Amino acid sequence: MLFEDPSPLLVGLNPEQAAAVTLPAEHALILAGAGSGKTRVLTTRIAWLLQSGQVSPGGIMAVTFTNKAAKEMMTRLTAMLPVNVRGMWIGTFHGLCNRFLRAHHQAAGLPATFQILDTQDQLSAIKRLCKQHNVDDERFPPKQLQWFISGCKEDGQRPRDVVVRDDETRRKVEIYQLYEEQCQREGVVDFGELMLRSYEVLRDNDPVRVHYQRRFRHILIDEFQDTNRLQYAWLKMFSAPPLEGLPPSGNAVFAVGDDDQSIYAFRGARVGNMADFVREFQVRHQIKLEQNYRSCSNILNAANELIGHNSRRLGKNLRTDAGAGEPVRVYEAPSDFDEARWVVDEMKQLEREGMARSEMAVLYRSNAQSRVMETALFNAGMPYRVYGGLRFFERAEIKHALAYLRLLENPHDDNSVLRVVNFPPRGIGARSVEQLQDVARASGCSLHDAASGVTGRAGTAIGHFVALLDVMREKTQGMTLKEIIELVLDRSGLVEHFRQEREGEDRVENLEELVNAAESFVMQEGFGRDAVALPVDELGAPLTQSPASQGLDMSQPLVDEPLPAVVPDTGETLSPLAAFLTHAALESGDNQAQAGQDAVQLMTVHAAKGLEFHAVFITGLEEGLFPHENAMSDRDGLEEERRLMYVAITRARQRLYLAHAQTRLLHGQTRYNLRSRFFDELPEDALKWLTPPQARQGLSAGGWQGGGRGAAGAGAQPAWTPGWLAAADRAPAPKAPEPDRGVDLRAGQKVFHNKFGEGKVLAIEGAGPDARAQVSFNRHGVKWLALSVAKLTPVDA
DNA sequence: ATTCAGGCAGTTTTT
DNA sequence: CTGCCTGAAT
Repeated sequence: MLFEDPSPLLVGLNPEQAAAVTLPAEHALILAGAGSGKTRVLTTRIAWLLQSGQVSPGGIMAVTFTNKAAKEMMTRLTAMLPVNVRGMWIGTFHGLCNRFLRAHHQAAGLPATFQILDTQDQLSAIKRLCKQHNVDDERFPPKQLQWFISGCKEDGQRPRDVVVRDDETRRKVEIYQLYEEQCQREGVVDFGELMLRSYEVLRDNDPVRVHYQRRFRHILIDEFQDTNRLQYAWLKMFSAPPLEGLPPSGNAVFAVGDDDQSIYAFRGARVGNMADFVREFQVRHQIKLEQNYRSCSNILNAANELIGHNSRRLGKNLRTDAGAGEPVRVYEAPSDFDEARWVVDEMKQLEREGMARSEMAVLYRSNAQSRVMETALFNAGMPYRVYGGLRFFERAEIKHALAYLRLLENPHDDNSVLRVVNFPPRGIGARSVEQLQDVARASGCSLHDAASGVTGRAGTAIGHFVALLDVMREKTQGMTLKEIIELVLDRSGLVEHFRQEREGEDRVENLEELVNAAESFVMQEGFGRDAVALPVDELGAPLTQSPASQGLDMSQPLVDEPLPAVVPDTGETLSPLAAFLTHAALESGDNQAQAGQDAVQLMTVHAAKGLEFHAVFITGLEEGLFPHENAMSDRDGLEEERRLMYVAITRARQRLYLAHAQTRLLHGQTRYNLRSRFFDELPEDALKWLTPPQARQGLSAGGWQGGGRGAAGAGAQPAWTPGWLAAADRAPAPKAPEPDRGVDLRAGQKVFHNKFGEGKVLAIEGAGPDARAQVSFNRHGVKWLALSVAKLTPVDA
């Protein structure tokens, strides 16, 4: 033990956890396996640093990806220590960037009241821009431009930094440039901009950077494997690595992550940041947390064996003291319909055994799969809850209300003007709006100013609208947040509008809920830690006398040095309204309806990350679905799918169920799927097959290429066995695929193609002249081929 | 201004 | 088979 009198904080930690918590103030990487007590280590580390007097609350920055994680960290921390969490910077990347930019808005070139665009807002801003500049939306779909712009920002690239090799990119960069100008003009920033702009201020402003580098003695990052390029670069601004040529910052970065749970490469996450961190920061302390406190060993063995099929891992193996537990149950269903029914039956059984419904989860790869499951649960009368979908602040009626509120703060927010200029309808048609946009463009001003200018013709509808906004702004002066929102809901006519709508009751309720949300925001958050520019003394003043440590042992002197004040002492604070709007943009709220009931949980595997359940059902384990066909073009894609499966498996505490279906209705067509190759990567002795071998597919996709499990020769059962078709109440009954040319192809069949060589049929879709086959070629990857065109010759096994 | 038909795409998602 | 969006028709 490190101490004669071990801190009570360390009680109950295993040796690795304790070692991580008590590491010296140097850079460290913690490889934290699933269920290894990662959050506990992070929070205990902070508590330990504070309690041992190594740092005051003001010297700590802890970064997470989700608000939920940040909140949990604060909750756990306050339970451990009577510490004022407000002095610390604990929050999401974006929340902290927002906090930073509010304090440094001038250095960042932003108005104090800048608004935040969420993904929807960003897309509509891009659409608007494209219309205005006559961008061909066939060649440049707005979605794709959004993806491009966000991608550039995630890589830290401004338009001028993008390497242009072709005309298409050149045009995209032009649009990116125009988009930036538009945002700047309107005083709005998107999510990527929050990060990029903060990064640039730190990079280009030496006093500011030095200030924060000296202030934050300890920087802790959760889910480090999910950081993108920009986020890593941003972190480096707070703690220059030794080789960067900048003076050493003398602080310590404590990064926690798990390369095996990296499932967000598709949105820019770079697992490579972990290795880069070790190299660039010359990390000397790496600790692996491999003791798992969650799952029984059958489940854990399955996870370990599966992930062992990935190459390029940092290397980690979970172990548990828990017993073997139940075997992993595997079921092969004739159809997706039967699969769902089986899941429900098993759930009923678990319920009879006394398991709470909320402890059971159904996980799937893609959202489209929830429907069958929902139907089955509904028919069985079993309460369920689907994660995903619109969150509270993303609902249309809420966004309308927020748009009015934003216009009180910032009338130049054209996005918001366009959203509500004619909502509720007030006789401002598309062509009036267009005219207004022309005027605004011609005079280079915002829609609001253009409208105010034209209002010479009093009595026009647009004039009324501008007057309405002005009246609202005037009347709400000095009001509480609650009163402001109530007034806006009333004067805008939103509530009245939805009251008259036939199906508008829910929307009216949501609008009322918005008032409640605002009230509780003011109450518990005191306007929200993230949202409010902190009192200047907190950012700028010397931290030696940080008062936020009541209850701490203050006998040891703190090491913080006095800091030069770099925050402009303007005494600015954000209004409650502005703070609430920020809150709405950065925390879109719950997406779960009816949270109270004890209900079965349905969600994608992605959404399940970080959660755990007594019983987990992973459904749709089929080639093309899981692993998903779009991800299988390269090895990286397949490995990410495998990590996804690893995440799914490690959610389960006691029971794990795996299922796949021979046929599945997808895009309105019946598809015949092979079972997932992942079955072949699980330990046979941890599994219990609930389907007799004769009723199973003989081969799985990966099987013939090597290492396949053995039921070969059992004869692939035709997927269209009449027996179960009669049982399924689905019409019309799927027909056996009858490809042209009379070639007898079925899933699993080895084939030869003149150009692509040898491959294997993954799936067959459609019939007659439209029939297509999905073939995985040994050398050329997975392709869809029209059977009427492609020459496929069956090859005998 | 509202509604309806037709076209089209359809992994994963937090901020 | 959906859900979403657009364009045309009332």
